[in-house]
Amino acid sequence: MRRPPGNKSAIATGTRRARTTGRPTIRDVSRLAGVSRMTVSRVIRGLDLVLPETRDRVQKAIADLGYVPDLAAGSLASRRTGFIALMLPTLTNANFSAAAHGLTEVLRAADYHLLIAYTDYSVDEEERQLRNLLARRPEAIVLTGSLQGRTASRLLLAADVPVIEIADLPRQPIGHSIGFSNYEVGRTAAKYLLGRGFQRVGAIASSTEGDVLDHRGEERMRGFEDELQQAGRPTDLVIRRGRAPVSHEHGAALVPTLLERKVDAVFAVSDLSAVGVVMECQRRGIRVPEDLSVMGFGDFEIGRCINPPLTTIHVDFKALGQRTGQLILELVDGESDRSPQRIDVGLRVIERASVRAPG
Amino acid sequence: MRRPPGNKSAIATGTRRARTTGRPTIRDVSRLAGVSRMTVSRVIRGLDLVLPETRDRVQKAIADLGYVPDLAAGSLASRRTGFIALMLPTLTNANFSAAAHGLTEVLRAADYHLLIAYTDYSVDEEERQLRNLLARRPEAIVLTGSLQGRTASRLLLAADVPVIEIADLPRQPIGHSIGFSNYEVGRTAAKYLLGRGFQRVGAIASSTEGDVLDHRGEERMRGFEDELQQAGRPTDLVIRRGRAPVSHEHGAALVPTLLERKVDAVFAVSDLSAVGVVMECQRRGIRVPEDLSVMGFGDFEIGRCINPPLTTIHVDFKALGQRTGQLILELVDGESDRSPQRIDVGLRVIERASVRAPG
DNA sequence: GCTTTTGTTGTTACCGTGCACATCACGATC
DNA sequence: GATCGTGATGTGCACGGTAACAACAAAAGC
Repeated sequence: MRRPPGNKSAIATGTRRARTTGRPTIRDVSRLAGVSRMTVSRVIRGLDLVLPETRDRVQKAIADLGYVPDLAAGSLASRRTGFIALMLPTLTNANFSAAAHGLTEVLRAADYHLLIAYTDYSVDEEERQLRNLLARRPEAIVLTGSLQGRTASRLLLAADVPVIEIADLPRQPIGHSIGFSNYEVGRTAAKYLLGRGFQRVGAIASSTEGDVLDHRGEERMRGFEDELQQAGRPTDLVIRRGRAPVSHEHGAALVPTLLERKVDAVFAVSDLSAVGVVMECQRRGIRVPEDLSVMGFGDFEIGRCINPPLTTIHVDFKALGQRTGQLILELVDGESDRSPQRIDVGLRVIERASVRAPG
Repeated sequence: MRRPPGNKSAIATGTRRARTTGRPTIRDVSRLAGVSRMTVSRVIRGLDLVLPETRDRVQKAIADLGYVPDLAAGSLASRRTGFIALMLPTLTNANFSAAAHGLTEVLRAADYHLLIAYTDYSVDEEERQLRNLLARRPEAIVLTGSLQGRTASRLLLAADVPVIEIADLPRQPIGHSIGFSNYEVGRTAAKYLLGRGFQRVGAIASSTEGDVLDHRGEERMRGFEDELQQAGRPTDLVIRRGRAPVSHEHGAALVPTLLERKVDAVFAVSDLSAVGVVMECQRRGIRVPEDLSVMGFGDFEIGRCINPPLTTIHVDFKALGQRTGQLILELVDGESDRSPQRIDVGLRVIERASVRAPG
């Protein structure tokens, strides 16, 4: 817990009001420049109602004092915090950080600041973090996928803040949503592999048990299974094991099982896992794609550089972040409330060499 | 630029003060609970000077109204923002995000919020971002390496905020520093390779030209060269080419040059680049480590899973972030100003199979 | 029984800024 | 020459909280 500050200086200062910091305020600037505080405020915000010579005088005073405006005070007065909140499961995922990157890029120009919180896939943290975020009064809040907890949803609703759900396209969106369908990812992967004539088509994902749940991955698996079923294929080669988030180890660890079950093409819930499969095959002398074809999801950089390069499904997360940023700017600047948007950024199969050519 | 909000509701509201949002304030809570605002404030912050039954009444009122305190207002009054600023070159680097992760982990428990800014290795952005950060009045500011610009340094000095430089251990630290010596990384790599009896020892890094400068990588190169020189070896196999930040492509693109120059062991400024080298060798039928030994830096996950696994130099960035968090808590909670700390988290060679065994 | 201490709650005065409105000088208009 | 913009600047107050101090009742000490 943050303790209240010690009153160490109570004696030392002597004067009654030790409440101020040493930092110059807008008042100091105004005195030095010989104008009112309001004029300084106008100069700072570039409102152009100031005579050039006055402006210069103020700017000199600002520079001399090393004055930096206090945005907390400004927010309070103007009721605009300049914060956009972003909630992620984790930062250590290249796609999510790409989205964050794209988002910042757009918002930066408008002097918005991103408040990032991540939940590490935990429901309890989700609520705590959300509460913390809302206390900062963000002008919009960006979520990856829907909220898990009921309390969290209620909080969000009560806050009356524009909500944008990204990455997932939820069935029941809270507000706006920008993303792609994970279900469709799974179906696309299954279609692709079936279309290439594989007989024993499998998939690997993390287990659905445990406190940490990767429901995005699970959606992909559902789509994959449904497509298999529609094609009259068995779904018993869809394997869920290990904990989310998946990594190389996850894929590598499942190779023995894949071989046992004589899988000839496998879709991994993530490129990271897929790369693990390829590398483990390399170690065991299993040829990819001749003996086992491998397909991933996410188009991570690593998939591009291994041998063979990984066939995968690509979603443009950076663009997703950028579009999110643009939508936010429209929402915040705009006069009227926009009706809820639902933007599908789509996905595409990147064909590389880890899946065997048909025939 | 953030435009001032439209005054669309000026007519609609009629009443003179349309300045309030719909959100409940501490005053609403106090009225509903039949206590003073101060008592509510005490309950919120858990200050324990409140009678349990009063506390319950207040908490019920808070829950009924869905009240969420406004931290901007609180910050203004208490002069504690609960913000810690973090400046990174980029988020899309696993080590930096690991450090951010460790940092958050520690600060989260104390209800601090991380304000992340990244510069994309640009000096102009650095100053802009720093100014933005300082305007939020962070209680401490964490930098990766030293600041580039003079104006930026002056700003920081004037702000009178505890500064912690991480990752690098600068020669002239501004305040505290927690990190490792990139110079030592280079020397260690050179020593390691020389100790294994290689004859033509090289290194690859990005070019020092261009607007984007990876001075951390350059430090590594300097250490590497110095060690070579001390051992009486030529440094002409230290190659700087391409733009920062380096990636797989960077390493792959330099393989022809390495082969031409008959390098038998190469140190890459980053694992990403090193992996690029290994993969390109695989494609060309060059055996690693028999024909070319490769060593990286950073111990990225990918290096662990490729074949052969990559020998590298490891720095525990997550722990680095955690220690930074702990130091911050001491600084902020503590009664007295701590004297500047300088903490070296060290580094260690991770021996794997991409470097040939001696003899 | 009176003073002192302790524990709980209330009052006042800000924190640093921006909005709405007021003011003032000055030139244009009639 | 009085009126009316118009552009530049100033004034008062509110934003939503908290620190410092005051007030008061109940318990403790003598």
